[in-house]
Amino acid sequence: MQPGERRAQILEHAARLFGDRGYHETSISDIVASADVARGTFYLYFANKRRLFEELVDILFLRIRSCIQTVTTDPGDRSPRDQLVDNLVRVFALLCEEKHMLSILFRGAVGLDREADDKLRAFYAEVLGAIENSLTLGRTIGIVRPCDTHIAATVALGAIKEVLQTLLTSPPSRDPEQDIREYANAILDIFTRGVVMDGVSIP
Amino acid sequence: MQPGERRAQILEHAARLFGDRGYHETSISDIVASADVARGTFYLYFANKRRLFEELVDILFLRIRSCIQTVTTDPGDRSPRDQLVDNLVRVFALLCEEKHMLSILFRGAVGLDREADDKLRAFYAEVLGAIENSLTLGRTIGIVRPCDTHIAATVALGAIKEVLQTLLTSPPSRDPEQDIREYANAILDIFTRGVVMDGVSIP
Amino acid sequence: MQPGERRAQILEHAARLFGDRGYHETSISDIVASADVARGTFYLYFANKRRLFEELVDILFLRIRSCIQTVTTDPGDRSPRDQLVDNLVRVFALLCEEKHMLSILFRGAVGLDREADDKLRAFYAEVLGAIENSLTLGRTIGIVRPCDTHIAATVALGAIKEVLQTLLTSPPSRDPEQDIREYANAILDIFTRGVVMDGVSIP
Amino acid sequence: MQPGERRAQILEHAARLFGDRGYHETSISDIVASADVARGTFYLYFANKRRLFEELVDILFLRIRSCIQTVTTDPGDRSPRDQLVDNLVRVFALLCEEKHMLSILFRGAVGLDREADDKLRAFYAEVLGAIENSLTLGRTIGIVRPCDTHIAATVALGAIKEVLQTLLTSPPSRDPEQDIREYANAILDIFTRGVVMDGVSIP
DNA sequence: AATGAATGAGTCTTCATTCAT
DNA sequence: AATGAATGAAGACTCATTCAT
Repeated sequence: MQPGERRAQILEHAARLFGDRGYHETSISDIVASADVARGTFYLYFANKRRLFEELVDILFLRIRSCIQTVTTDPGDRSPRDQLVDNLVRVFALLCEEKHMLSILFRGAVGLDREADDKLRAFYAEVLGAIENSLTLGRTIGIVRPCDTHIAATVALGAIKEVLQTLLTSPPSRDPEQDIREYANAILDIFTRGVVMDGVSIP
Repeated sequence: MQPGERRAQILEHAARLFGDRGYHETSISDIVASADVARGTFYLYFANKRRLFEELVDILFLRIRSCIQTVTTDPGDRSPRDQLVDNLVRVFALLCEEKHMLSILFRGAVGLDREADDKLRAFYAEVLGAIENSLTLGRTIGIVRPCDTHIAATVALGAIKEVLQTLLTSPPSRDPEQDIREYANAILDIFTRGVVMDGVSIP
Repeated sequence: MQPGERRAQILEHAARLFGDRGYHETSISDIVASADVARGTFYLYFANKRRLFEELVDILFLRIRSCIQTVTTDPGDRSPRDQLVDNLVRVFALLCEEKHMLSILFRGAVGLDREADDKLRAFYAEVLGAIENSLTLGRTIGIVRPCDTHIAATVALGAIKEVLQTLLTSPPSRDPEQDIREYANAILDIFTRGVVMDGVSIP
Repeated sequence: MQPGERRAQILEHAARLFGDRGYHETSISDIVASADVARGTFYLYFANKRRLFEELVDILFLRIRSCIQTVTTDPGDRSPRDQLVDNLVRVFALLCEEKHMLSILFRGAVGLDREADDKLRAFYAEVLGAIENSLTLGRTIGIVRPCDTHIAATVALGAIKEVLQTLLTSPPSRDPEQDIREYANAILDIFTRGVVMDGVSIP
């Protein structure tokens, strides 16, 4: 067995279990039984249950980050909108493939304790910042209308999270890639143009 | 001591503790110590920890529901938009006043177990349905442009949840009522008109 | 309500519950709920659960004792054998009518604690003594052959207890009185004459 | 420490405690303290208190069964009576040596709950059946006189149980083996020939 | 590196008993 | 005499973590 393989093995099984049952409902016994290693072996690779979980969350954050590309406006680049859609599609695709991870993000890591909450908040703050930057850039180049970019970014983040949330329970699709792209486009469409009929002014 | 007061007392303290620390981090010992009642007294009023928690969630859902009024378009009524803003303001105000409850909603009840998840999902589905109905109504009266109302409703729900989420950590404001109204308006503004500059068309 | 009636009411309900479920499986809550009195009222009449139980056992012993008549050999009396049968019949009839009591005797009071065991043992010792006396009398008048009267009495007591034990689970009969008399006769028959064929000598 | 030794250690201490104090009066704390193992260790070997107890009862039943040999009448065998005495002597000797076990049988397992009662009843039914079979055999070969073999067996079983019961409190003898043999012979003597003087007929 | 038996602090829950009304 | 809300000691059981092998 390769060095590091044991570690990966435990991480993988733990991810599935945490995703399926949640943090508190998953015991070390469950994990070592699933990964087929001895109890003691677990503690050779991880300081404790909490750290293992943190590591999974860190890995998840890392992978999500790696999906997100800063939007550019260099001539010859894809349109900003397409770049945003691509970002969304990559994140959605990643999390669709490993729903455990998505579940850990939304169910396992929420409300665990102050520390986990802070970590989660920090991550979302980071994403929020990235969205806000995009919006500011949009304003600079005259695509985005004047608005509270912070709230706008919050709305966008919320929309993305909510759609991901629904993915958790949606049945597997025949052409997931196509679905994802449609979802991403729909979100962006509503977020950019709103839902109001053109030419109608709401008092 | 009034009849029912003990019950209320326990519910109140439990709400704060669950809100602050989460379900698993709060023991019966914590609750009875905080409420200053004997261990056995707790079980006089609640079958077990789980039921107490469920009751808190039920109360919360009830209160939120009571904030939401179906949007009407009768002549003489406030504009649909104002009615929506009012709904938002009422919900925000309610949850701002009792942040524990908000915290229970977002941190305590998430990922607790299958049953709690289902309850939560059902509640959100209900809210989603209400939003979708509003959008359909909007389409009927020609205010809402053709779009996937389900995704649009999802985006709206996500936006609301995300804003509420940020409320949890935002410091207490000097004029909360005013803040809330601004938040509600900003969300509705972005959701209805989008963030794109008027006249600009995104490819 | 007559004075003492409350007491009797509680005793009665407790007897049924103890008989049905046993001492440990019956809670004060069960008893007061069944007797339809308040918790506090219970402690007005009985020092504690243990004492209530003891009282029931005492009552039972008293009633059993009252069934047992010392065997006499005065001319004109019924035959000793008939007197013994009558004793048995009376005890059997008493306990058949109130199976709870029988159940308390055999299941509730056994192995409760040292004190209860002692009480039980004392009662059985008393019955054993009575049987032994009868045997001694029998020897005196030449009906009983030389044998270890203590062991003989033990055998008799065991036989009686065992038959009573089976009564606990036997279905209610159409003519219980007749059954009881037959049982009593059968026991006495075997105990007196044994099971060996007349004239056969066992090495 | 040998494998399985811990288990045996816990069983042994539990047997003594259950025997001395009874099931309900013995807590897991008592057992682990007596066996000098940690609280958790207990649950490594036994699912719960109830199961531990059941195991003890099962072991006891197994051992008792192994004492009992079916009576044979092959030429050259010991006499049926001697075989019966041998059976009794073996059972008595077994239970004399481990009075805790005997106590568990008579005090601990009685009236515990429906399940335990059924188990107990089943065991006694088995023993009763064996005795009845012996009696039927005796009738076949002409040693046993016509009588209700079921009641006769019940009497025999009751006698045996009662004698065992007294063993529980009897002081340790100088020559227990001899005592046991005498007891067994006395029981059998009374059971077979009865207590009535030869030639005397009871009306 | 790996094992898994052992640990014990901590959890929820029950229930006999008390006491102010 | 009667009530029933309140008590808190005590019980069974879980599980993350350790450590001798």
